[in-house]
Amino acid sequence: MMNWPQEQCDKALGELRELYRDIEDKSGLEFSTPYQLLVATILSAQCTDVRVNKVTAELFGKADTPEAVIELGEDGLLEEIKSCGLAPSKAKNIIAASRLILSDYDGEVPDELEELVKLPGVGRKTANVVLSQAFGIPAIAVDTHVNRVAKRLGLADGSNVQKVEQELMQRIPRENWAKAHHWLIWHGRQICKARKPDCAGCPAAPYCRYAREQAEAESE
DNA sequence: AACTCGGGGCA
DNA sequence: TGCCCAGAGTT
Repeated sequence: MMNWPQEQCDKALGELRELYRDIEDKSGLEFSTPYQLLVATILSAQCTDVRVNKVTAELFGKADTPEAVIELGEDGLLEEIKSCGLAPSKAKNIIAASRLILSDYDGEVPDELEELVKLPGVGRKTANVVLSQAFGIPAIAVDTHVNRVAKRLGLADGSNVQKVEQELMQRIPRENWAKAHHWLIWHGRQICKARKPDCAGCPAAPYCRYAREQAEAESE
């Protein structure tokens, strides 16, 4: 796979940042505690943000601490979150993670990547979201959308998430990492879609490797 | 790298 | 119906 000039990547990212300068956070991820954010983020896997918000609104009214959620029990929790995809396994993970938080972390959600990923149901993406949103620790979370966008721009080949994180963090100012996560996802959903990407409506297209390849393919 | 987990929304 | 979703864990 040929390398795509770094200069092009930087221009593309600049265009996207400008395009989404005023984007609002549609998911409303303003939870008051790290624990709430952790639970909400675990639930968000393979489940739309709208559904997660509906579920957490109900859930956190009844239980929003590790102790309370454990008290709810796996069945009780499942009943609350059943409308999220993969709910049974998530309920199990959230209970187990809550117990671990109480036993190993003095009841507080850990604020380090290596510790967060030890929690069941928490992978690299979720951990970075928690670090960034709950603790204000700069991090870029790479999900399927961000990964796809980065791959198409020519930033990385997409096979190594850590590489994508690295490339993005290198090119985006540290103070903008948390916001970049949002607008990269937003772009991946609205324009740089998996199926039919709307390159015609994308301001980064002139600097995008994927767009270039598509154009070349059509001209032949 | 491929595969499974899975309910609900939407075309 | 069929396709998709702001992933993680296992093989």
